[in-house]
Formats: sequence, structure tokens, C-alpha cells
Amino acid sequence: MKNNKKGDKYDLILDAAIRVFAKKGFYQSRVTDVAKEAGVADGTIYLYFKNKDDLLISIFEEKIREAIEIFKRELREITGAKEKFAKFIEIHLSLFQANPDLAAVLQVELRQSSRFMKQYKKEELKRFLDLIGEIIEQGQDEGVFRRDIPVGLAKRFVFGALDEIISTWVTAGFKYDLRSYVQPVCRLFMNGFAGKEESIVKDTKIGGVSHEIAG
Amino acid sequence: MKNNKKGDKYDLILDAAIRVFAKKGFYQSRVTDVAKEAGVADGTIYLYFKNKDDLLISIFEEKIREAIEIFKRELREITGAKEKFAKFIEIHLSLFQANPDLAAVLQVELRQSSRFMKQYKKEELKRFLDLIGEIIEQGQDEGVFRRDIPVGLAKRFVFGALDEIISTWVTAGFKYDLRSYVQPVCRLFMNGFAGKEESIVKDTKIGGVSHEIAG
Amino acid sequence: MKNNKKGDKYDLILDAAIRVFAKKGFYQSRVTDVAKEAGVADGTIYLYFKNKDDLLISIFEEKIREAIEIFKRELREITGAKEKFAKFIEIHLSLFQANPDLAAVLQVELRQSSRFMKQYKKEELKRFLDLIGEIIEQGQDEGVFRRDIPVGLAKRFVFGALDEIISTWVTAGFKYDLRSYVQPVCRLFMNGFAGKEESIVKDTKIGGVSHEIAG
Amino acid sequence: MKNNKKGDKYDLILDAAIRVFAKKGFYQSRVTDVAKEAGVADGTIYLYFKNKDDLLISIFEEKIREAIEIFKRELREITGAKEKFAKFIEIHLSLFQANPDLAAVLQVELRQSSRFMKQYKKEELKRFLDLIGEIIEQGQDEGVFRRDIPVGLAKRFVFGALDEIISTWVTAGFKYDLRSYVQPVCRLFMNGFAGKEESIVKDTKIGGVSHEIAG
DNA sequence: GATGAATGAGTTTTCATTCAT
DNA sequence: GATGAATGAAAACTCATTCAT
Repeated sequence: MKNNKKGDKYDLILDAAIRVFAKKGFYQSRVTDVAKEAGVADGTIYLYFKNKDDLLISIFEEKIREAIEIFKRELREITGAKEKFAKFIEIHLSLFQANPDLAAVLQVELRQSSRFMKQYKKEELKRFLDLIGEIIEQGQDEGVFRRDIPVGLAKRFVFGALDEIISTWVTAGFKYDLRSYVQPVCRLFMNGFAGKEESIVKDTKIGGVSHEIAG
Repeated sequence: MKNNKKGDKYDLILDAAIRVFAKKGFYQSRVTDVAKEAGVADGTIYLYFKNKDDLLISIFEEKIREAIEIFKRELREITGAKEKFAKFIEIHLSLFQANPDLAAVLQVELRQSSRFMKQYKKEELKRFLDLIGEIIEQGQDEGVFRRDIPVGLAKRFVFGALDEIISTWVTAGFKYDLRSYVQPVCRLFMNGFAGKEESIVKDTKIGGVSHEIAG
Repeated sequence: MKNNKKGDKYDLILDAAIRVFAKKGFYQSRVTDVAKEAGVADGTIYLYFKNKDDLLISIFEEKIREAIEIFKRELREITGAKEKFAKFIEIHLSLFQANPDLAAVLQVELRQSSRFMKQYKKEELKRFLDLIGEIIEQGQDEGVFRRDIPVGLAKRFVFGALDEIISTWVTAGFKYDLRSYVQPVCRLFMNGFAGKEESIVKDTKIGGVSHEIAG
Repeated sequence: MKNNKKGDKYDLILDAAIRVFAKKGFYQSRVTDVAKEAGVADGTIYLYFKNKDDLLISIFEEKIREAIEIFKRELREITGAKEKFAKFIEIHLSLFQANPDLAAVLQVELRQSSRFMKQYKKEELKRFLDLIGEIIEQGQDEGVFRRDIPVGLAKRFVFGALDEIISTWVTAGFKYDLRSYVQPVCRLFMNGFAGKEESIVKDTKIGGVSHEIAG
């Protein structure tokens, strides 16, 4: 199951990095902290990773890849779009529940590093977002999801809502069970995505105010 | 209208910091970069701010406070919950559209600093979230929003979705007009929050799988 | 009595400097601390003193000069060497008792600055030391002080002992009355300087051990 | 004989610090000066010392401790108080003669830092002073030193005189041999401390003049 | 003369990375 | 492969001094 081709220490260090980055943040973490957490010498890290940045990049590459594997495997045997959607929410929250440190790193660091590691994370993240998009598209084809919702917007919605729930849970110190949100989240989205096409807010006038915060 | 009590340079530096942090990220930014951007000497920054961290903290304190002022002022004259909700979405997206650099800092840095500046941002952010909560509660009282949606969850939903939309826009380089999302976002939430009480996904079975990503 | 030729502020600042340097030490003191203590603006200091070093130098020049004036005036009317010696001790300790801050600066800073301001202090200090030397020489001429004591050594002795007593008093926080030491100090020196010529320790063998502390 | 438990570099850096501080004074010395003198990189200093202050503190702790060891060892085999006293003077001056840089640091920096490092030096210095005190007390018990001299005062006298002699020698640039002062110093103190009890200056009138230098 | 905001050179300290063992 | 002591470039921050008002 594990790819040990890169040696025991590779995973040992990567998992130590996840714990350390989760606790202190990437820029607040020292390479020597990761080394201590992994029980190896500082120099050993450089035998497996090019530099400190490569540690963060590898977390995304390795862990998001693993996560996408899990998603694909679990979703493969489910057919209906609604059920797939519910399963997706469940896996997502369960995954983070089971890997709180990874959750913290992905939630927090993925944001701040957006500029410096754009090239690395984007494609991985895009593939992840596309999983939701595919489910929504399937739902629209099946006629269970409204067609007047842009898929691009909807998938960001789902991602954003999950993101916020997880962020709150991370910030709150992993105190409650994330999986208790599976059902409410599903219900809310189903209400939003499903049903008849016409807009409820069609006549709400949206004024074009330009707000510039004093600078 | 502006509080110039702290001197011209205070705002000059703070706005320079927003631009610099937005472009390079807080930890990637040098104090000397901010000084150059503001057109002052490095030391001048320390006449107005205790240290580099204080720059970031002050951005939150000053700008979120200003934003909340705008929200409160604009929402005051609107009565219906639905209309308030729509207005809230509009102001939020307009505000960021008008202040892209601030958006970038708030979206990106607010995340990563979550641990180190918990105490500072939390209360401000909470007041912001509470604005949404109040609107949703009002809507439930008016009977236009479903009562079976926990307010705490709903407000995170709205925040999360807006957050994700803005993040995408930030990451994409501010290329499109954020305000074009006002109507779709409103419509989607109205669909989700409004209408009858019973759940559409009430019978979707949620299995209790525990996913631990190999570590 | 006061030389106001240099303006009120000159003395105001100099005395503030004495208090500040006494409390925090020269290098630990900020120019702005002195300005605040004097109740003037930072820039004003530079109207009266060339730079920070000049403040310290001026303390020596002004205050030691004043001290030497006092010594000369008071000693002028005393004739006997023994009585002069006793008076000298008394003035010295009384002077410091009356000017504890000045004492602190002279005792502590005079040492550490020895290298950087050699040129300034030395001649002043030498004149001060010479006062003791003259008294001892007069005593030897009068036949009340032993002739087998080198004057250069004896005057350092007196200076050193007074110095140590004052230093202890400074370090102890000016808690006791320095003048209570006048009599014991006089007695001890009189015992040492006065009387018959032959040495009591003439036969104590002094070995030539070279102690180098491990480095 | 040496405690190399802290590594070669520890002593290498400490001795370089002594030389540099002796030459330029603590506050005038740059950390990079010490590093260059020791032949190590700037950062290496921080592997062995917490910060620049710690360098100075460690000089006292290490070197005064070593000095006290030498004193105790050498004095152990001498029985008579007079002989012990003479030996003490000899060791003290020999020690500084052999370690002029250390002398400079101890004489000059120990003074100026008195406030900021009170806690560190005081106990060490006290133990040193107590060595003299013990000898004087022994002498009083043996009946070779006058009983009417307060030990607390006498030990400060000895320390002060030696201190002044060494300071002069330091300031003069180590030009002459400090050990040439051993015999004169001994002789003078023996005259002062030894012999009959009654005071020679018992009838010198000490007036209570209060001298405040114009401020 | 007096002010005090602004300056920027100069310092301490940190920490990712290297490399001899 | 593994180590961890040593490195030194880089960055935050300080504060004596200046000068426009």
C-alpha cells in the first residue's frame, strides 16, 4: 500500500513535517523542528528533500494524490449523482476528521503559499475540485440538480463551505466530530441545487455601489 | 471622515503594507519593501508600528473595522431579511472588488496567521460573521428562511462560499468582476435557505467510514 | 556662582544626563531619555552639546572642575598635613554623599570610558589625584608620614580605597551615610602612613609564581 | 584539568571575547569582531552563547571561578595570617599580570555593567572578597591584625587598593610589572592593619559640611 | 532658538543549508 | 547513508543625528 521506493525515512520525515507545520505554520517551523519530530538529523532531511519548500510541496503532492485515490475508489461503486454527492461530503469530512494535522496544513498553508507554489498545487487542487464538478454535472444530466446553476460556481460553493467548516474546526482545536456536519451540509446543498429552475430572488434589485475602503 | 489622529504616515504605511503583503505574502515581504512602497525610511515604520507583526494586526483591526462600519451603514436602511441578505452579498463582493489588495491579504494571510494572531482577528471576524447570522435569524423570524437550518452552520456556509469565490478571484489575479457573482450567489443561497422545512436528502444513508491517509 | 554663560538649558541638560547615566549607564541611556528628563526636545541637546559623547565628557569637565574648586577652597585654610588629609577624605565622601548620581556616573562610567575618552578625563583626574599626592608629600616633609612609601603608590591607595567604598555604596543603592566612613578611613590610613620607617613584612618571602588562567 | 565538556570552540570564543572586550570595551565591541578574533563564523558564537550579554556573563562566571580555584589551592598550604595575606596580594597581582586582557575586562566592564548584571557577578565577587575577609579575621584571632578595624571595611580597602593599582596599570597599557607592587602593598597594609589598637587620628575634628555640586 | 518627525547606517540574531566525519 | 557542527547571508530593529518648520 505504501510506496517505500523512496525509503522509510521519506515518509517518516513527511509525516513529521505535517505535524510540525500543522502546529506552528510553515514559516514558523524550523527545519530542525521537523528533524527532531522525525527523529533524524537535520542533514538527513536534505537527503530526501531538495529544501524546506520541497517538504511543503511534497505534502500536497503525496497527500492530495492519496486523497484523490480514496475519493475515486469510494465513489466508483456509487451510481446516482445525489448519492455520490452525499458520499463526497462524507469522505471529505471523514478524511479530515481522521487526519487533523494534514487538514490544518492543507487549510492554512495551502492558502498562504498560493503565490509561491502556484505551479505545484494548482493542478492537484484542480483535479480535486473537478471531482465535485463532475458529480454536479452528472446530477444536472440526471435532472436531479438545477441546470441554471453554473457548475464552476457550484463546485466552488461546495468547496468553500466545506473549507470553512473545516477551518472553523481546525481553529477550534479539533474539539467536535466533523462528521456530524455531513447530514446538515448535504441537506442544505440539496435544497440549493435541487428542484425547480426559476430564481426566488429574481426581482431583488442589486445596486452597483463601489466601496473603496479608505486608504 | 477619516481618523487622521495617527498621522498621515500611519495610513500611508498601512496601505503600502497591504499592497506589499498582497503581492508577496506576509512572510515573504521585507520591512524594507513596505518602507520603499510607502516612500519612507525603514525606521519610520517603527515610529507608527511596534514591529512587523503589528503591521499585519493593524491591517485587520483598521480595515475590518472600516468594513463593518460600511456594512452596518448600508444595511441599516434595508428592512426585509431577503433584501438584507442580497445586499450583504453585494457589499461583500463589491468591497473586495474595490480593494483587491486588501482582499488578498485578508484571504491569504488571515488564514496562515490564524494561530499566531488568534486573539486579534477572532473578535473582529466574529462580529463580521455575526452580521450574517443576524440576517439569517431575522429571515427565520419573518418566515422566509427555513427554521431547520442551524444559524451557526448557515453563516459559515455563506462566509465559506464567499471566501472561496474571493480566493479563486485573488488566485486568478483579479481578472474578472467579482460583482458578477452577486446574483448567482444570492439565488443559490435563497434556494437553499428558503422554502419548506422537510429535508430532500432525508433518506440518503451516510456510512461511517474512517479514512486515514497513510502516514 | 553658576556659569550661565552657556544658557539655562546647558546645565538643565547636563544634570539630566547625570541622573539618566547614573541610573542606566551611558551606553544603556538614550539621548531621548536625557531629553525627556531635561524636559527639552531631542534636537535641543544638539544645540548645546556636539554629540552624545560630549555629554559625558562635559560631565567630567564641568563637575570635576567644580569638585576640584571645592577641594582647593576648603583645603586652603588648613595647614597641617594630617589635618589636610583628614579633611580631604571628609570632603570627598561628603561630596559624593551630596551628589549620589554624579558619584554613580563618575565611578562607573569613568572606568568603562577609559579608552574612548582617555584624552579628556586624564588630565582632570590627574589634577585630582595630585591633590592627594601633594598632601602626602607635605606630610613626609613635616615628618608625620613615612618616607619609605612611594607617593605615587600611596595616592593610588587612597584613591582606590575611597573608590571602592563609594562603589559599594553606589551598588548598594545609597542606603547608608557615606560620611560614617570618614573616621575609620582616616584612622586606617594614618596607621599605614604614619610612624616608623622599617617594614613589618620585610621578611615575608614573595615567590614568583606565574598564574595564567586557562584560555 | 580544563573542562572541555562544552567543546573546544567554547573556550576559543570566550578567550577571543576577553581579548576583544579588553581592547575596545564591551559596548564598543561587535559580535563579528569576536567571531573574527576567534576565527569562527558569527553564527557559531550563538551555538555556544545565548547572546552577546551571555559572553560577558560567561567571562565572569568562568574566569572568576577559575581564579578563586587558584587562590584556594595556593592559600591552602599556608598557615599564618600575615603570610596568607602577603600570598593573597601576590597571587592577585600575578594573576592579572599573567592575564592582562582579563584584567582589563574585569576592571573596566565589571564596573559599567554593575547594574545590568548585578545578579551574576555579585555572588562571585562576594566570594572573592570573602577570601580577604577570612584572612583578616584569622589575623585578628591570631593577634597580628588590629581588632578595631571593621573587617567589612578592611577587605574593601584591600580590594580597592589592588583594584586601583590594576586599573592604573591597565590604563597605562600594561607597561610595567604589576608584581613589583606586591611588596610595597603588603608593607603598607601591614602597617595599617598591624600593631597597637589606639587611633592616631583620634582627635582630628571632622566637620559636617554638606557639599552639593551646582546642578 | 526650539522642536520632534524622519532618517538610514549599523548591529544583533536567526536559520536554511552544507559537508567533513 | 547519516550526522550535526559550522556557516554566513539575510532580516528586523535601534537610535544618534539632522533639518524643515
